[in-house]
Amino acid sequence: MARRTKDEAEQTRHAILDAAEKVFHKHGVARTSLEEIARAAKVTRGAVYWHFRDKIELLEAMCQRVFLPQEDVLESLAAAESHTPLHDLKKACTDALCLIAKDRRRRRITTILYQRCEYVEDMAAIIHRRRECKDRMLERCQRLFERAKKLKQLAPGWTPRMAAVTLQALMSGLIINGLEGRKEFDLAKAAPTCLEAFFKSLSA
Amino acid sequence: MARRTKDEAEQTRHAILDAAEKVFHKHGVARTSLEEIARAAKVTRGAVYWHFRDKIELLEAMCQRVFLPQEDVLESLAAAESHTPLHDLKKACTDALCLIAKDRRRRRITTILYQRCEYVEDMAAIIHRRRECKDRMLERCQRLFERAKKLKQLAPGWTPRMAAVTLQALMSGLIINGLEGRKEFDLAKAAPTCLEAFFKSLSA
DNA sequence: TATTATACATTCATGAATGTATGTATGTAA
DNA sequence: TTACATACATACATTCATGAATGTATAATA
Repeated sequence: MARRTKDEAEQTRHAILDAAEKVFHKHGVARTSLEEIARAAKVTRGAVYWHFRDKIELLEAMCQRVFLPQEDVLESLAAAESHTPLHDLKKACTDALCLIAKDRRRRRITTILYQRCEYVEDMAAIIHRRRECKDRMLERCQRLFERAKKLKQLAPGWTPRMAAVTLQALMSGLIINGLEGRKEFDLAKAAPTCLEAFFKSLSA
Repeated sequence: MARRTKDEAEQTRHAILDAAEKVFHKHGVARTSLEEIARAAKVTRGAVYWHFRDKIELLEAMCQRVFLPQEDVLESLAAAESHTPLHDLKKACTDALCLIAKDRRRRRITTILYQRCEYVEDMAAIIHRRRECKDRMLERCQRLFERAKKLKQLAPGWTPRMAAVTLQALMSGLIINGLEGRKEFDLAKAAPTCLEAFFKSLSA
């Protein structure tokens, strides 16, 4: 094969990322070779090494193509100071979970991040991103709960901090359990209901 | 080395399991070789292959040495029909999370299962065990919530099913977030507080 | 139009991990 | 005391996977 135009090169880059997504999802990150990914993308390892330094860099690039669930939440949370903070937060969380259920790419990548990779040294960059975005979300949630408290909308028994930590955990748990793909526990259906009930309990 | 007595053999078996626990925790399951484990246990690969067929079987045996968090919950839940189901459940959940925080082996193995291994085909046995024990816990929780409802102890807005699903998710999430080992979010401290608040919201 | 950089494919050397086969010293039962 | 089984250690063959080196045809560029 010979030199391609820039557009075509970009296409093969995406083809490689698409292939990585599928193969990582199927066989796990550690057990898939770059050869396998190359085959799935209908190129050779040469192409893979041209676009990415190694497997980790490929994995990172693959993850960069989507927002993580918490980033989705932050994204859909308007910057403005709403007077219905709990309602806004509930909607943002529900939407984020439904996105995972509906958007194939997000779902696959989330699955890879939760069940198909190992968090060790060389995953530092990915670990950092996940940690940071979780931190950002936690802080943001806490602020919203503080605002809710000021507006007398937060049920007694909840401090803003605790509510934020609990919500954060609930989100993570719903994602994990949802990804396990049981018939009887479907993210798109169960999660909104759970969040509905949870936020009702949080509301004064 | 020569033939050891049965007791000594059992000792080396445990030494290998202990070593596996440490090395898996440090470098992840996929990236640790049996040679590494053998060295850590001060034996050779010969000993490892004598006691275990391959890495997966070793991993399985390692996990069998502890209860999973959900099994801890089920274990501490008395079989009897209590008249304070919510209180019992809260205690069982809290205890289970504190166990992870305090018991080093449990903590390491839970970390391995949540962050240091990939769930693919050959993990079938482990996947099965986790799924099954989650199912059992879910069912048990649902029953307790049903009982709570009959006793008028369940807050309106919660169905037993939904409460069980939510609790299950919350537990998983608290474990994950707790295992990340942030200073500001400690399992032993945050989790009981969260569960306290959550169960208060669940109580009529 | 000649040149150069690009976008790959191909080839090769190397290392690491695995599983198996075999050796061997010792406990144990007859 | 002899057999045999056990609990390993050692040695070996084989199988990938990796990364680098090199080849090459073409797009871009001057």
